[in-house]
Parts: sequence; C-alpha cells; structure tokens
Amino acid sequence: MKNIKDRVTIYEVAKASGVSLATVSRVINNNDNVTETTRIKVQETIRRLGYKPSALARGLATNRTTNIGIVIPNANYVYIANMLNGMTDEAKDKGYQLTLFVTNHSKDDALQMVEKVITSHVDGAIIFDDELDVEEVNKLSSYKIPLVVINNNVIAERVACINFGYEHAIRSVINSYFEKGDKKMYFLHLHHSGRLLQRIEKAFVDTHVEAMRGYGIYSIEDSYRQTYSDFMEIFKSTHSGYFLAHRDSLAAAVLNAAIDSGLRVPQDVEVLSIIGTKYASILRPHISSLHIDLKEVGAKAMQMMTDLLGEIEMQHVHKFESTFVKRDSTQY
Amino acid sequence: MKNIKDRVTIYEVAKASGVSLATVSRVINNNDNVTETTRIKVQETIRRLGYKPSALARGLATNRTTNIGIVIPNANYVYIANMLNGMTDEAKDKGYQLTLFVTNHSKDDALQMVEKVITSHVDGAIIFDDELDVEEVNKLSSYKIPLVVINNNVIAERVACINFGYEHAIRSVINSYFEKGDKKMYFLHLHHSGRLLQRIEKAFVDTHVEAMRGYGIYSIEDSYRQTYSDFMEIFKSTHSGYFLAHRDSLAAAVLNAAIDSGLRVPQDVEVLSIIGTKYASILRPHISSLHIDLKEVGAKAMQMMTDLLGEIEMQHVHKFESTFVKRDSTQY
DNA sequence: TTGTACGCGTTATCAC
DNA sequence: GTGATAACGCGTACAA
Repeated sequence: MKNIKDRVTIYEVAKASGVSLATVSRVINNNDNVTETTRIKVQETIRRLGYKPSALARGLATNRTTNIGIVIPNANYVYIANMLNGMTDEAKDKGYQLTLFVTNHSKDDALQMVEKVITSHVDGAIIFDDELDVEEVNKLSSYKIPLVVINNNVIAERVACINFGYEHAIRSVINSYFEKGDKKMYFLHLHHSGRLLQRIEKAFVDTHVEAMRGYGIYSIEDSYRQTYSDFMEIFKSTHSGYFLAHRDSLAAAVLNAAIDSGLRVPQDVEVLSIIGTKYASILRPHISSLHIDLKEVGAKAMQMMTDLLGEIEMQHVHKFESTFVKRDSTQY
Repeated sequence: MKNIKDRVTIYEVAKASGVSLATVSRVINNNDNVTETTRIKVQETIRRLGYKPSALARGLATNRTTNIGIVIPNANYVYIANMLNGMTDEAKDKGYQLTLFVTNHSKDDALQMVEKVITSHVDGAIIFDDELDVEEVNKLSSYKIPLVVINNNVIAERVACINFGYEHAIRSVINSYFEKGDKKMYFLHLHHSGRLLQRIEKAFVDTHVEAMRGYGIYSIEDSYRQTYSDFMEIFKSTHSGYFLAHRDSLAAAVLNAAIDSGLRVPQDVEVLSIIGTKYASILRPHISSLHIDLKEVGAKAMQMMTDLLGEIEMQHVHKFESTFVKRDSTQY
C-alpha cells in the first residue's frame, strides 16, 4: 500500500522513549497528568526524531479538523482578496486553516463544491457565493456543518448570517440625485454576478419606478478591457449619464472611456462604484462608491464561525450597512 | 468521545445494502470488479442515506489527501490574488483543494506555518513566501513533501522551482534610461518585502555603480496612503526623479502625489511599477511596469505540482522572464 | 465477484 | 502517573 514508509508515528516515539503511546499523546496535548521527567524525556525524543502529529489521524479520532472551508466564486477580485485577508488574520489567532472551494461563478461547480465541503470534513464553512441557493446551504446544514453565510439569509441550527445593506444606500443616493442632478441613470448589468447585484439592480429599478423616472440598463462583460472598449463605442453617441458599476475596475472602465472620449467627469459623466475598495481612492478621478470594509467582513465572518464552533452565545445575524462615500466621479 | 454521532459511514451503507463494506468501497472508487446489479444497489442506498466518504479516513488509509498547501505572505495583494486564481483553476481540473498558510511577512509565523504544513498532511506545498529560507524549505523537503518553490532556488528531490527574471529587465530599463534620460533614479525600499525585492534593489544599485551614476533610496511604508503623504512632503523640495516602486498601488501613490504637487508626469516625475498587474493600465496615467502574468505563474506552479505528484517527467526549473511594458508614466 | 481482516496514526476510556 | 485497548472511517491484500 505504502511503498515509502517514512512518517514518524507516535508509536515510534513511544518505543524510543520507553513509554506507551498513551503517554506520548498526553505530552503532545499538554495533558498535565504526566511526570515532569517523563515529559521532558518524551519531548526530547520527539525533537530528536522530528515527530509531527498527523492532523489526519487526529481529526479522525477527535472528529475535528482545524479546517474551515471557504466557498467563493473567485479568488481574483480585490474585494474577495480583502475578505480572505480578514479571514486569515482572524483564523490564525484561533488556530484554524482555510481551505478554498472556488465555484467560478458556475452552478455546476458550486454543487460539486458542496459535495467536496462535506467530504473534506471541515469544521465549518463560510459561504460567500451567489451561486449557492438556500437549498444547497440547507443541504450543507443538514450535514451538521456549522455555516456562516454571507449575503444570503438562511435560518437554521448552527448557521449564522452576514448581510450587506446596499439597498438603503443605493436608494438614498438615487433619490437625492433626483433632487439635484439631471442625468439619466444607467445600471451596468452583469451576467452571473449573483443575487447581491440583482438585489441592488432591483432597488435601482424600483427607485426609478417609484419616482416615475426613466432609466437605462447596459449589459456588460465582467472585464475592464471589454467594458472600456464598449463604452468608447457608447460615448460616441451618448454624451452624458450617471453610471452605476459593480466594482472599481468596471467603474474605472467607464470613467476612462468617458475621459478618453473627451467627456468631462463629473459634469458630463458620473460614475458610482457599488463595491468600493481602496482603488476607489487611488484611481483618478477618485471614484465615488458605496463602502463596506470587506476585510472587516471577513474577520467578522471568521469570528462568528469560531463562536459557532465554540458554542459561544452570539448574535446569529449581523448586518454591514454600506455608506456612500462621495468622491470626484459624482457631483453630489 | 463523540456525543453527536451522525455522519453516515461506509459501514451503514454496507449493512443497508446487504453487502460488505469492501464492496461499498469498490463502488465508491469505481473499482470495476463489481457486478452491475450490486453496484446499482449500493449506489442507490448511498444516495438514499446521503453518504459522503470521509476524506480524513480515506487520507489516513491511502496516505493521500487531495490537498495542497499554499504558503503566501498575505492574501491581500492583487498579484497574489491573481496567482491564487491561476492555482485554483488548475487545481480544480485535477481535483485538488488548496489550503492556505499565511505568514503575514513574519518569520515567526512562517516557521509556525512550516510546522502546520507538515502536520496538516497536504500532498504537496507551493511556497511563495520570502520569509522562508532554503533552510526551512529543506526541512519541508526532508519530510518528503513535494514542493514547488516560487522565487527561491532550491535543488532537492521532489522539489521544483519557478523563478522570476526581473534583474535582466531592470538592468536593461535602467541602462537604456541612462542613454536617453537625465533624471536621478530612486528605489523605493520596503522593509520585510523579501528576497525578490532585495535582489531587484541590488540589481538597481549595481547597475548604477557599474555606470558610475548616483542614485537614491527611499524607505517607505507598505501602504498607499502613507506613501502618498510621504511623497506629498518629498515633492515640496524635490521636483523631479525617476521612481521604482514595488507594485502598482505604491507606484500610484508616487504618481498621484506628483500630480497633486503640480508636477508633470513623465516630464518631471517618472514612475515604474516593478510587479505590474492589470491596474497598471487602469490607473491614469498608465503606469509603466515590468510584467509577469501571475495567473499564469500560479497555473504553472500548480501544474508542476501535479506533475511532481504524478511522478511525471518534467523540467524542475521554470523561469518567467519579465517584460518591460512602457506606458505613460515613463518617457522611454 | 464478494467478504474478512488488518492497517493507517491518533484520542480517549478504562484499568492498574 | 501510566499502560492496554477500543474506537474513528476507509482502503486493500488475501481468502473464499
């Protein structure tokens, strides 16, 4: 079965130090009912042999890995990287590792990842993925896997939720723009962008309908380059507008296209980035955006997860309300 | 030991379908020596019971997890996110999961992560971390863990390397600038930025020394905001210079500070981003940069890893040569 | 084709 | 304080 037998086991340590493996186990786990002399003796041979406990065997015995699954659509977006950053920081403190399950914005992959999360025996999973519906989340939940679900409301045992409050902010931005501004507003629609953006788009449409205003929707590709060239085309005939884009790089595509078409920002063209990151204030002109600190979100998610795992009393729902940060790409 | 006994095991599936667990195991692993009828029967009860094999137990039995450890300093940089993206794509094809080990640019953490990589029983590890020296890498290697080391030359059994060729490009950029340009060049030095940047800085210094030219070094913080305000200060007294920055956001800090100080880019101030990402061509003015596609690097690294694991013949060293992409932040 | 029995490396429950 | 020994869930020779 194993042609290369090399991993030092607790057994060999026991034999080498002349004790039973039970004692070695006690030493490893800092169980205090061990004589100081034998403890030192064992620790010495552990170091000498270079013994490292196997997380696999330990996990099998304790039914706990110190592993938390992270389900994300993609590792590439800046805001997801920010979130991962918050998670890793928090996880490290508590001694957890993160295992990545990437869905690539595909439903099929997402379903497959659900399977993998279950088999992989993680202690819990944090789900930040719009491909996964309540149904799948419930499936995970039915396997008793503690869950923190970001941006999806699920109520179940051992499930905590983090919600993003974008609707309120977007409505208020739009409504207050109605009072002062006069440009037509356009929403940049993205395929496979998930529920969050859909909800925001709905809020955008609803607000316009309620105010009996006209609006526009542009379908764009999830790519800076493509969006930039699309808008270079659009700005040949359209010379003004207020555009709402999913995130900074797409907002920048519109912005750059506008400027390169000789339009003025924000006099002719205004742009709002919905999920703003630090690039919103690095890019010129500075992009107005809705702000939620995703590193904070990641940290909070991980904290809720460890609370869940530690069965600590906690609020099972947390909401991050976004704030509108006016910068130079909008007038108001 | 376990108060909650709920995971469906191969045993229960066996009993429920009236076969032995060996047969169930064969069905799971698509071992073909199983009658079609029993196979179907077993598959049926597997579905009915919602059985999922335990990767833990399987790993213990086969001595293989389908897990690859990724050691990185940080999950937050765009270029690391890009690399992760390439890795996850490639890993998914081959059925591997990624487990993250983040060192936070700290030597202590890095050493701890080495321990964790060993205990965690990953099938292999990809190391993209400058805190880890040859010594630590060799330690990992001594535990027979297949390794792909990025940006660090290690020669050992089951170790593959990916190297970045920045020195050549940087020398050629500098030397050709000596011919045409006249500004003094400054290197933006970062603490804890690792060997890669140190090597590049050395190349920068050496090239100047060889040409008997003067140069400057600025120590900066690893933060856009701080660097921006530092340079707002600097540009009060200094009104020209050619600055080499670690990555896009730091280059942007210099650039924005220059512009906000009323200096012209690239006439007065020139900036080069060493590790360029897509933001180099989103930011305005477009930032000249040295380019290596880090998604490609990630994919290649993962591919080398799977080759290593599959014991496939391969080149154990691969070099990515960076190319200078002139954009608008430099004159030549 | 199918079943038995053992091993994987560790923890935990007993005794002593 | 320490040592057997039975789990943990699965793969796999070997036997049937």
